[in-house]
Amino acid sequence: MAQQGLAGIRSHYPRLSDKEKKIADFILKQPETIVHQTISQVADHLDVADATVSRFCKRIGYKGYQALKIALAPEIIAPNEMLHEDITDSDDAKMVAEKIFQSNIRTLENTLQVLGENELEQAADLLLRANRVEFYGFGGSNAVAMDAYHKFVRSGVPAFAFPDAHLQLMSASQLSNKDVAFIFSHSGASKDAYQLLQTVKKSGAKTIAITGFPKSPIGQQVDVALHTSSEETAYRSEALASRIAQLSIIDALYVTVIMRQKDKAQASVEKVRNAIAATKM
Amino acid sequence: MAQQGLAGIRSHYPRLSDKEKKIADFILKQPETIVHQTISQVADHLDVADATVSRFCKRIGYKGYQALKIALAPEIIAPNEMLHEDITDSDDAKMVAEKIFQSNIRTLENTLQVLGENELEQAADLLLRANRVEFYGFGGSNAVAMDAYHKFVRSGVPAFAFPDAHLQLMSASQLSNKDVAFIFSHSGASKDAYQLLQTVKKSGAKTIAITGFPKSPIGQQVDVALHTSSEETAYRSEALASRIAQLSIIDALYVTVIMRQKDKAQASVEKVRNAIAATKM
DNA sequence: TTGCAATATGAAAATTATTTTCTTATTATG
DNA sequence: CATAATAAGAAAATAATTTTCATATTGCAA
Repeated sequence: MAQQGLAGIRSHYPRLSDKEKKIADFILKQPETIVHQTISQVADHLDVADATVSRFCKRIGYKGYQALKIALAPEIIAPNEMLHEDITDSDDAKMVAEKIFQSNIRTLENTLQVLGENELEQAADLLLRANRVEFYGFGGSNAVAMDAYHKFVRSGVPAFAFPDAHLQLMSASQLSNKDVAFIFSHSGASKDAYQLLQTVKKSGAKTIAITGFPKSPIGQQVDVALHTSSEETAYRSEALASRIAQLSIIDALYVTVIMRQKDKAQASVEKVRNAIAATKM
Repeated sequence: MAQQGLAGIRSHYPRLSDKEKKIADFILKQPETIVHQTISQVADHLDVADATVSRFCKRIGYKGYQALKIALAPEIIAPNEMLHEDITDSDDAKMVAEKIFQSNIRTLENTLQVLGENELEQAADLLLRANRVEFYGFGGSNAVAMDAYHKFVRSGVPAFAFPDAHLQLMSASQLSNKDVAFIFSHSGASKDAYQLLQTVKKSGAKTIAITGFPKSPIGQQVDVALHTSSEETAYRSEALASRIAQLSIIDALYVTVIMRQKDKAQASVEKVRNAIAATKM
């Protein structure tokens, strides 16, 4: 059974006709609208015949328009059970964990929605073409930068990160226009990170940032800005919550980079594996 | 708007007529069947008129039968037919990101399932009663330990972590039986981490670990072991994937600890906030 | 107990929605 | 250029849903 909701529409896409692609685009772009619309409303909106929409549904594997709507609903409407319950003092440790985990899942879902397709491609492209990639973060964001380094060092891309604020600044001043600086700053308003960004821009290196605030000083000045969306819960700030999203973005970029330079990365991953093998029992 | 799917039907139940209750019973008992049935099929099955079913839908707050079906679908069809699609070479960067994010969401769901309620309470208890808490991790796990430190330093619990492997070992040798050592090791088989654990145990300090392998040397020797469950995808190992889960467990413990010593932690969070305020623009 | 008003229900009618069929247009291939 | 295959729209056919009308049932007050 090859019916797969939105993913199914995407996988059929290359084989669709022009009109069918138009229908698919509409659904993929705004799935929440069609679920409550008649086939005639959809057809009118797209200037196609009702029959064309009906045939589209059959083409991608459903019995008809009704069956498509039912299949799409779960991807569009959040199940009611996942209520956003805040943490209360009477919660035991497992209940706290459940709520935190649910909140982190929502952070991932929301971040995936605001993540720009163009920005992702641009960032991957910059990383792939860089002579040197340096990851920077101040305060709590430094742990994310170090984590990014641990991943990218396996990719064959020459990657670096520094646990010390001073070292970060010094190294940034040595970059050239063939290099990429990757900055983590949730607020986009950290003085240290901003100052480092000015240093980097003087060197001519390209800049990428992951931030929760697109309109922030850093968010506006980098070449490519990737955005997170996280929520504040009782006892835990938004910045702490955004770690998960930042790390997931790095994961995605890391995998994209590895995939696109497969042979070179394979050799590099192998070298790292051999190098750390002796540290395991 | 008081429409709430199955829960909404339940909350209206006491006010329904006999026939309406019959319809509600059928839906509550077998919601998966009605979603793909016409109103006439349902009415015939229950020996009621089509009109009665239609009126029932309006009675509980929907525009009609179609709207009810759409609203119920998310509670019936696995919220994610969230196919476990592996990453392929033809994926663009956004598709890679979607698959990675979905994988991370599954990691959180799975980890929440295997997380032991007792172990969580024991870990929180140890952290709350500790004179000193030190977080340790080698290689990529060190970034997780540093992240944990950045969170716990706000809690009022005296917390420490070290970016240097050597410093970790030296500090571990100075612990006492009033202290807690918290170790991150995905495999539970890292030589460095195991050696450090032996040092810690000699000092009499209590030990907590987060590991993906409960039966590992480290997993079996610590006082409290918390487990992650993560999956391997193309181009990304299980260990890299487990970062998200480890961080979420730390989040949960951090919030639990803060919550249980509210006044003391509040003051501490405030102090940290003031201390870093000057680093923001 | 009876009468009346309110509510529930089914059947039929009306309306809406969807699917299929027929015809024409378009495209690709030899 | 001719032909076959495919795509698309309009109309017809079919299916599904909702509303209306008539009747039955229930509850309450006198």
